[in-house]
Amino acid sequence: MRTLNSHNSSSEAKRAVIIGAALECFVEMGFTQATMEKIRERACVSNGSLYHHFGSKEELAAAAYIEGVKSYQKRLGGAVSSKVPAESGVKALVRRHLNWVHENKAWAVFLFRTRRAEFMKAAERNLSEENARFFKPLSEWFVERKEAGEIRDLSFPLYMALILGPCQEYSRLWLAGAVNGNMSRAAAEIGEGVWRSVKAD
Amino acid sequence: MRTLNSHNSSSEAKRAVIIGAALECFVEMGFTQATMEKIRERACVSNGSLYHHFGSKEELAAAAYIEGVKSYQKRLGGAVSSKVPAESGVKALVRRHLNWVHENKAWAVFLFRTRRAEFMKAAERNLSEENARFFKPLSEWFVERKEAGEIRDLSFPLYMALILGPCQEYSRLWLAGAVNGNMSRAAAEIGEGVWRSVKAD
Amino acid sequence: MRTLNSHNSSSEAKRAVIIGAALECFVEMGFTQATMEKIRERACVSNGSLYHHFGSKEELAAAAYIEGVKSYQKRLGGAVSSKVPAESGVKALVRRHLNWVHENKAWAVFLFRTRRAEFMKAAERNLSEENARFFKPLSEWFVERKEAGEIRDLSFPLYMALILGPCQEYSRLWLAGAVNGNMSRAAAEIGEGVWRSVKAD
Amino acid sequence: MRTLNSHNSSSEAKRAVIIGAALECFVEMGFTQATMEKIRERACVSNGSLYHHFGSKEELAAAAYIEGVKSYQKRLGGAVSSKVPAESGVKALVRRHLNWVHENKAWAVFLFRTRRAEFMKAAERNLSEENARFFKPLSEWFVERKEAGEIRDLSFPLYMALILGPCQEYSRLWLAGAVNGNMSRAAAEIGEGVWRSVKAD
DNA sequence: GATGAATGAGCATTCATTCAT
DNA sequence: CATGAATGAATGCTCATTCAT
Repeated sequence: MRTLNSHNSSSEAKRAVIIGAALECFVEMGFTQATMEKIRERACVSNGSLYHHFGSKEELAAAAYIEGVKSYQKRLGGAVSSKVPAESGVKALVRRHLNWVHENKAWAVFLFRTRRAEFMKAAERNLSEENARFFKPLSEWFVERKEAGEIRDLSFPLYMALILGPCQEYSRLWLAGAVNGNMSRAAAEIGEGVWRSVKAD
Repeated sequence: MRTLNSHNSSSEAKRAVIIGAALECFVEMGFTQATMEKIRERACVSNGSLYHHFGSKEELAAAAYIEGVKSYQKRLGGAVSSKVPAESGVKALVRRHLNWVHENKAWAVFLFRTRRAEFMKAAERNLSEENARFFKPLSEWFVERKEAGEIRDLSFPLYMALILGPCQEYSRLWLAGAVNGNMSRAAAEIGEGVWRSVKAD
Repeated sequence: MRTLNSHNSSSEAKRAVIIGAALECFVEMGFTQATMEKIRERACVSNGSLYHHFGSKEELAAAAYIEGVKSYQKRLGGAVSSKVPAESGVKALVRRHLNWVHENKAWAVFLFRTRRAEFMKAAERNLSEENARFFKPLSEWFVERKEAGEIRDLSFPLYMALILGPCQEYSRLWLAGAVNGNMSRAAAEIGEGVWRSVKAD
Repeated sequence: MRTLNSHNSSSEAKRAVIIGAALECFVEMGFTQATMEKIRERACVSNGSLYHHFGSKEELAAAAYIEGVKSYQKRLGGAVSSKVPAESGVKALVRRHLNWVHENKAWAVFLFRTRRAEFMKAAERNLSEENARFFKPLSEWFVERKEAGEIRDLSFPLYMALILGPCQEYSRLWLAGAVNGNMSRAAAEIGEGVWRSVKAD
């Protein structure tokens, strides 16, 4: 099987290398400053090869973005499932968000800095699917917890704002180098605060 | 008097027109997509005149950014002062943040999307001053409230994350057109949640 | 007046220089082989200036084409007018066509080689107007001569084919260096032949 | 036999398919706009296979061109031979030219639009031979008819211009969609006109 | 013979900025 | 202060062609 796929694997591998180089460039200098030439050089591929794999700079950025989103959503998605009680679920969301940011600094910078960027058109369809896959169970879980009387009765965007908002803001400050404290400690504090903000009276 | 000022006024007016045009362009297409030509055209000034008022694109963006930051910080700064008790202060911060976003959609999009952007070097000095003027009293107020036993004992970044994080996230969703609900209602809900997350046990 | 226009004149002059350089390049190496760089160099203008005057390569080619068409049609248009009898008119058309080709070798090569080329979209509107201005009186003159019983009763395209076809074909051979004879001699022979082919029995 | 030839046949067939695809592309978008990729796609062959059969784009274009020229010249060549009297010969040339164009629209567009194009170097040798084979008997036939006193005493290029010029021009107009009339009717009119233009007094 | 990834030179075009008038 | 022509470096992208499998 490995042999059968060897052709694809090498192609996939190259794609991965290119996406990695692109991510680095995007993070270091932003989408527009990151030229295809710089990416090409860092990925150690020829110009033609680069364009053979990704038809345009936008397509490349979109591919990178989607990979990042998948990784993030996979991590967070694991936090909630039917049987998880509200408090553990909410705190897990916070912990997982901050852990993921901690372990994927580059992706985090790229994703949070570039929400809805120019190149998004190229990702649109794939992204919508990913988002649907992510938000649906999350939204359902909130409904369940609310009906179980564990959390206040709020709209979905408000849950998102109250729970992920603090994570986002803290991550932003941490990524900007504006906070020193250790992150799991912060995760605990934020988790506690967030839980208080949404738990039922 | 009119005669004496006429020169300056017209110059100031032109600067304002240009900044307005620039803001529109930055919001509509982002910093790099917004070319000096497009800004020039929308502002109805000649190329030479544009460069007479703002030496570079970065300088122009920085001027726009700083104006926005001043407006935002002025609004929020008004929420806290020595004598304001924690609950009213925290809820005021939330209310004022959301109100400001509601009333300054374009500025909000520009500021939140472009934190620490390429052109920031050009704003650095002015921005630091503004930030200092904003964060110092805010930080001191938190210390006071903490010492008064009204709020939990947390670091400044955590207060920011827990209080402004939800505002940011909700604003982001609202600006992206992802929420429908009316904003003062949301302000109340978020204010309540945020207050629960930071108030002392 | 000269002083008032001086600004425009210099701009017009530069446009003319660029069009001249472009024409040379297009003739020497064809539309696609002729790079903007080569044109730029031959015209002794900077890249930016070139694009300041002509927004694209197509636009430049279209401008050149239209100038050529105008010149050609102006020459031929002078051959016919209400009072001109058929024989002189037809022979004048032939003579003028061949003379124009003789005197405007480069334009001729460019025009005849590039009928309906890629860049024509950029010229479309202007060209249609020019053509209308040219063909209408010509067509009317044929009708008159036919009604005067001087020429055979044929459709307009057939007049064009029988009269200008031989001119075109001879010009093509001459421009390709495939004929040696002197041109006014050929004009006489072709004029005579063409006249016989359309005159009334 | 089938087995023995199968290899060659399939190879020949593939060449033909490729030439067909190339012709379509050249006609639709011109030589330079037609990329090997587009041709490859339309011919449903792989890139490597395409280059296996035709070493370069020029070679491919030349092959297509020559095939077209052969077809055209074969048709016209049949019109004249020693014993054919002038009038029938001349009218046959006209008729055959227009019929061929009518039946080979794509080839006609390609051939007439691309006379002496960039890629011709690649065809040079073959083309010269073809041309010689075509023009020699034609030229000799004109000499014969002239000596028989049937046609005016003109140089070969003038015969070509007077006889084929109108055909070319009419074809050009027809291919451009600028004439509606039916073609065999036009052939008769043009044949008659052309005959009058060259027949002896 | 077939396949498709790889190559890299080349090109049109953009755009911030300068400068003469 | 205003104007708009001039500048030229920089960039994304194309495409004919090669080559390993």
